[in-house]
Amino acid sequence: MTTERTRIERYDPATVEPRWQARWDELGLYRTDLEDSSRPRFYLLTMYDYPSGDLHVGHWYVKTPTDAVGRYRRMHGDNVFFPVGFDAFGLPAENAAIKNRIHPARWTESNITKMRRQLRSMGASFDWSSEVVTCDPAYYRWNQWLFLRFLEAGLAYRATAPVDWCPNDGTLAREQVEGVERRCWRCGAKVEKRDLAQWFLRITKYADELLDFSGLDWPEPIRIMQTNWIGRSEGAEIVFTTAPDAHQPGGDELRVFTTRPDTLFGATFMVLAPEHPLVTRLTPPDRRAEVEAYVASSRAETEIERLSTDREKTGVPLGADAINPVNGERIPIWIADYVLAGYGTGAIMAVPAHDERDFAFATRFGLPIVEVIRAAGAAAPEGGLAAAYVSKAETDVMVNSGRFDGQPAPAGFRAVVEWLRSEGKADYAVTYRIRDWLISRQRYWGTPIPVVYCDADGIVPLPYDQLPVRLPETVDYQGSGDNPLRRDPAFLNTTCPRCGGPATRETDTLDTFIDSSWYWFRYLAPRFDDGPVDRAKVDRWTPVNQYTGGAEHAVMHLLYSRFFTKAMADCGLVSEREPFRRLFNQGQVLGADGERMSKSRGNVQDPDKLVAQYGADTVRLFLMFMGPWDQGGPWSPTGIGGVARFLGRAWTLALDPHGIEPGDPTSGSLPDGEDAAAAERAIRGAAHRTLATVTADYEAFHFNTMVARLMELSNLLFRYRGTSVAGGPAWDEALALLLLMLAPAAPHVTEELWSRRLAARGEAWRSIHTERWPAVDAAAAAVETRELPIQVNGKVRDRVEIAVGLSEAQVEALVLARPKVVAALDGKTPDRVIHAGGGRLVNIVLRG
RNA sequence: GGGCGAGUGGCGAAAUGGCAGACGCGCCGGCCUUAGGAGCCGGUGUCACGUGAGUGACGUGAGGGUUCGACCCCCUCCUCGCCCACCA
Repeated sequence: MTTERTRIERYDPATVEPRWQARWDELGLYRTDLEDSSRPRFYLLTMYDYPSGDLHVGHWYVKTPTDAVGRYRRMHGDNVFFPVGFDAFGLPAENAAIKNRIHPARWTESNITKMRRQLRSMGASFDWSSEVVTCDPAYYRWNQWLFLRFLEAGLAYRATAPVDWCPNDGTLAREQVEGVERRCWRCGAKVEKRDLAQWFLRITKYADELLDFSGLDWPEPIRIMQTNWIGRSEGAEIVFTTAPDAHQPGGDELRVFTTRPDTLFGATFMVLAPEHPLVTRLTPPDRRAEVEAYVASSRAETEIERLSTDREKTGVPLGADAINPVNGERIPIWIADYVLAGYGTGAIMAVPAHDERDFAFATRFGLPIVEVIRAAGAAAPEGGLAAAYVSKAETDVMVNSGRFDGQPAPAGFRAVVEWLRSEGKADYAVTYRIRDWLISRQRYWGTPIPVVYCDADGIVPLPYDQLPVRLPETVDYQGSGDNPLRRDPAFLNTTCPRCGGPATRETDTLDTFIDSSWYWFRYLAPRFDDGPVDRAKVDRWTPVNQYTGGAEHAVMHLLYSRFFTKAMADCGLVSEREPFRRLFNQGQVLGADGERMSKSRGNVQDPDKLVAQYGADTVRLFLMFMGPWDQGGPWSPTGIGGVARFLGRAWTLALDPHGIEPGDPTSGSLPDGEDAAAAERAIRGAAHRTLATVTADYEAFHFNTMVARLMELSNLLFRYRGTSVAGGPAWDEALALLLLMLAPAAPHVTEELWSRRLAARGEAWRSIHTERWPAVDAAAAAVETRELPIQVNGKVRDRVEIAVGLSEAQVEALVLARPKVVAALDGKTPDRVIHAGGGRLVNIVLRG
């Protein structure tokens, strides 16, 4: 038991890690001075968490590499701000309340307490002094304030609309309804439609601006998803009129949106959404029963019917006609559920020859199909079109279109619109898929909407000085997901701020995505009392330099945050119009079964156990090492031992450079043919080359290769352990570089070794995390010789060690003299010799 | 049906036009040990040949193309994952 190795104690994370965490806390090392303008500011933000009560490996996977980025930036002299907080409103608290008869606030509080402790065990450089908890009235008061401001600015409004309604969770946003089966994103229940008066935010006003990503360093897939979600499409709005008949005089306008005005002559019928306002008026008495039955069924059965997108089309004729403005022809009006009330004008002109859905509909109901667009030079199809011709070629021409015959389709688009426009029957139009943001929730555990309803004055916004409207402390749950605010007279009954008469409060609360749409502004001044944001700090510190989080928020949180920033800028609250300059989406860590981690699947990985066994540094490093950060993947702790071993070896290198390993026959002696000077050159060279690549890896968030490079350096140093150069100047420099490079990723063990190193040198303690990132010594990093692969016709036939800096002619002569090359040439003369990649490789090309 | 992403050893992966498999796990052998589930050293893509140092062929989901040269670029297809889905 008295081997060399046991002379030093083993690394014991369980004592070292908490000690340094406490020390950092004591010193306030990560409390950012937001007023300090002597250094460049770096706002580092990671998505705040819902306080579910348990931190799992996924949380570590996002946060610890983000922390490494912050520590890396600090070592470059940046003033880094890295806050944390909790997204504390939301349904699980209410579900727990209903189930366990515990107040949502208590449940949330105790979860937060637990998660704070778990978060601290990461050893991350969070600035806890700026923590934000959204269910605190000191936070949600400002949600209410912003709502009132948006109301004044015309950005918030109330409207009755059919909304997606979940029996458990109340109203859902469009994007909270998932999949073809239209299930609730939280509880999975089937979603129905219901008419309710709701509050909306006018995100559509910013549709075009939200399509502009210039100046943003965001992942391409997120930009594409947002672009598709906004769904801008350019076309024309065209005015059809209803034709007179026995039951109504006609002349009503029927507006349709189309992206293909060049197909207008092929419009052989019209289709209205069942909810279209003119349906009742146009339907003659003898058709009423059937039409009303269809409208009723499409409302009731929409969810079930739309399970399948390729089910047969359904619809009924109204029994009225419309007049096609281009040729005055009467065409029948139908209603069908494939036309959506909420998109465009809720009515279409059907051109079966050139639209797949219209084609299917016309085929099903025997409606005429008139070909009006044809590929250049093509003949009329015999026996009619077999399918809709929908492709758009520049060379397509218009046919069967009166005086437009022979026009190329793209020109015809404009010609038709211009013509109808001059007659007041059409205009260019743009529509978007994106809808205004429905923010009302029929829930208790959220921000109360600060308006009252008064018999005399109608909808009255509360004055700013009456904020916050607090959630009542006592809640009467009756075991359902229903909103208990509606049964609370003390909350409900109030007086009208305008007339002083009796009034009732709004009982809906705000979507929790409101909270997360501006929280990073509040981090900068969480206790600021004169408004939601401290303008001076916000102007200095935003936009956020780096945001990290999951891609699942692509069209929700990340889009709402952009909208909020623009809306707040237009209200004069902030200057910048974009929240996050650079965005990185790390991948998802899945359960060992490859499924998303969830309690119900029982595949949640508890990091606390791993931390207890290996220490936080090992867990952090392992998560960075397991693969590219943006990839994620199924979780498996297999291999974590390798990372633990690496840190153990770094520990040994730092504290016991002269030890001799019993199992290593070469231990203590320099490699064959190497003297001490050569060994020191090799060590310095490797250290500085590692520094160069590791620096680049940190910049690019390539943490897996960063760790690999540090392992290589550690392996190299281990080779020299116990030799004459161990502990010498080159060794010492390399070891210092190793610790500095490792510090952002493994902050505790490096801090411990750094402190011992300073003590051993008689220097005063300073944290490794306040050291400067070292500079590469290019001379030391340079190599004198390199191995040159020699290819013949692209296949490697030989390798030769050559001096760096030989001319191509010299290399060529040397290479052609190699016996293996001569053999491979087989007496033939090279056609040419390619020196590739700046001398990295030579390829000798033989023809034939 | 549409969009995005991914397919490389037994496993996590590296290499983004220039030596395929760095680094790590696992496995095999050795050292040290009362012991080894600790630590250290070495080996490890597949196949064939060779006692051996080694030599040769094959090899990045499939097929084609561009190139002196392709895991990487282009085309066609297959498989898997995520997101969206009648958007006129």
